[in-house]
Amino acid sequence: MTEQADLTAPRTRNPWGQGEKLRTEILAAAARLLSELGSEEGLSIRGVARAVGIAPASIYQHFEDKAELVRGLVNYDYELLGTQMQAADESVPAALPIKDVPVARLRAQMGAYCQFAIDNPGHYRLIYNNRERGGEPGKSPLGRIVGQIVNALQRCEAAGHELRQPAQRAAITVFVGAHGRVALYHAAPEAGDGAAGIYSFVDDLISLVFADQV
Amino acid sequence: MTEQADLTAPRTRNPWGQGEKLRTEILAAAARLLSELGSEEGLSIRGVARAVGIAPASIYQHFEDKAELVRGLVNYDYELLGTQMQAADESVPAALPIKDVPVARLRAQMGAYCQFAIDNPGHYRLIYNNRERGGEPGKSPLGRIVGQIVNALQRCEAAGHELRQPAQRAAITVFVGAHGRVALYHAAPEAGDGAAGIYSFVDDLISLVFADQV
DNA sequence: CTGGTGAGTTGACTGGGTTCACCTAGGTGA
DNA sequence: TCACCTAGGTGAACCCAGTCAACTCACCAG
Repeated sequence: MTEQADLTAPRTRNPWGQGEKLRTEILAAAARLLSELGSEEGLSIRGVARAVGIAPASIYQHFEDKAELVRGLVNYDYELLGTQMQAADESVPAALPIKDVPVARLRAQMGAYCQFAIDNPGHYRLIYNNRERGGEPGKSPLGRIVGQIVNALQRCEAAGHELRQPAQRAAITVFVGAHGRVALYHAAPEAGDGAAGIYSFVDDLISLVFADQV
Repeated sequence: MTEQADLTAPRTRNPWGQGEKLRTEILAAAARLLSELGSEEGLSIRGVARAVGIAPASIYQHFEDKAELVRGLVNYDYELLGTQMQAADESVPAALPIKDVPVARLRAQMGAYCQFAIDNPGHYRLIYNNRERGGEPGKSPLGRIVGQIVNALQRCEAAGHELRQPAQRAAITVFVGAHGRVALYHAAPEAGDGAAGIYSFVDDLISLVFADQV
């Protein structure tokens, strides 16, 4: 099922000045393979090259080594995750009682987070197994995800919902709980209500960080 | 620094009937290498064989393939983790007010959990990346860890501490929060107070699942 | 001392990461 | 126009890893 280049017409080379296109193609193919394989192991330079229809060595024009290719994937996935969370946040209708809107937005963001993790186990595990060393805290892609949650929580506070922990701390609680629950699901999918259990767990967790009933 | 067999005296072969000794040696060497490397990647059959001082193929007398060697390591580590948590539980002095003892035991167990994760990052990541498929829920090594937490929580309830969630659910909350926090630490060690932050986070989390102040 | 068996080795095969010399076709300066 | 340059690749090789079949070597029973 993996896209195989037609061997009779090896591949039309990209026109001048558009060599960067191949970088995107490589990343896309790697992402697809990762989804198919479900885990990083088995994801090979040669496999990606086969899928794109190029020679393995060509990948080194765009990536220092395999690790950098993987880093590229990680960034791509973080981007995607952040975007999906943002989109979920914005898709919440403003028709609710004004005080409930920010909480609904928070739940929507975390729901999107869980859905990403459930739909893309390979990608999800990848981004958590590849810790970027260095870089100031808060600026890492992971830091930005947490930042989105902090913002969502602060909007809840501004709307009059009291938190049982400071927003920063509560965000970590929620994020870390969600991540842990997802990891547990990936480790033992049959335990604890399966995928549906994740959503209700995270909903409960969100309730837990608020002092009032939400 | 890796133990290299003296090449002039290749290795005295195990006496009859004691071939199983080598299995243990292999596991021990693999565990040591994993600690040194800090991650599963780079852990190779050939590397383990070099460390033990045997031929790579000899490993196949004791393990089907590399995956089974890794599974052996995972079980070994789960065993160790469970034991350390149990030991921490039992080391809590009974001199405290009787009502506080079970909560202190719970905190001790979770403290041991965190310490294991901090001291053995490679091992910790290993056991969470190698989901055992199949096997009824609750019987998996991971299920046993959660079971220990459930027990600890039920002892707290029996001592008169009210929970905000049912014990089973609260255990998942605590476990999953701890795991998530540790994963966050491994992903970005500099963020959020470093290792010390893990302990305080988990302590807070434990407080959070109790209705009364503990 | 002869055959059997446990314990481990040798050598080869496949496949992955990486490098380096090389090729090739679309632009470019004179 | 035409030699040349260079972006965008390719091919073949190297080394290391996982794995397997065939082999060796020591001990033991009878």
